[in-house]
Amino acid sequence: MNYWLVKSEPFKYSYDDLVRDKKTFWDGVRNYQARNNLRAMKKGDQVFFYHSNEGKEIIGICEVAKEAYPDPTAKEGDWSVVDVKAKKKFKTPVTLKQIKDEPKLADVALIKQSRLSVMPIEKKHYDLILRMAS
DNA sequence: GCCAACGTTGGC
DNA sequence: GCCAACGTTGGC
Repeated sequence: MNYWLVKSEPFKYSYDDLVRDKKTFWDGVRNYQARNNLRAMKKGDQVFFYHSNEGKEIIGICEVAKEAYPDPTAKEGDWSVVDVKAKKKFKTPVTLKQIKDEPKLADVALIKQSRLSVMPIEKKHYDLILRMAS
């Protein structure tokens, strides 16, 4: 079991959209590092859903429902998507500020590589963030 | 709206 | 293969 974090701008696709759709394919990734992370996802992996720009908080969890396959929206190039399904919306979202203020989370990729849109999360960080959300 | 960070492109 | 220019992302 691995843990991940994906970013979305809520006005483009929010966690509530995912809840409404139940399931979606995570398209639009056009960055090699992010794509490679997508391809490393396994069915059942847990994925934090982060709202960038607006909100700037981890809003909930989704789960990998289908492993990487070619991005149907890519006209050219070698890109991938995965299917994710909504799992749990946090009662109290964990904000970027909280993450920054927590010394134990100083080296999560969200802070170190702010532009990366799909990133792995270590289990200890995952567990800690879960605790912060409850 | 600005700007820092960083990935990509293209000239040499 | 280096590096300057440029584009994009995302926090503030």
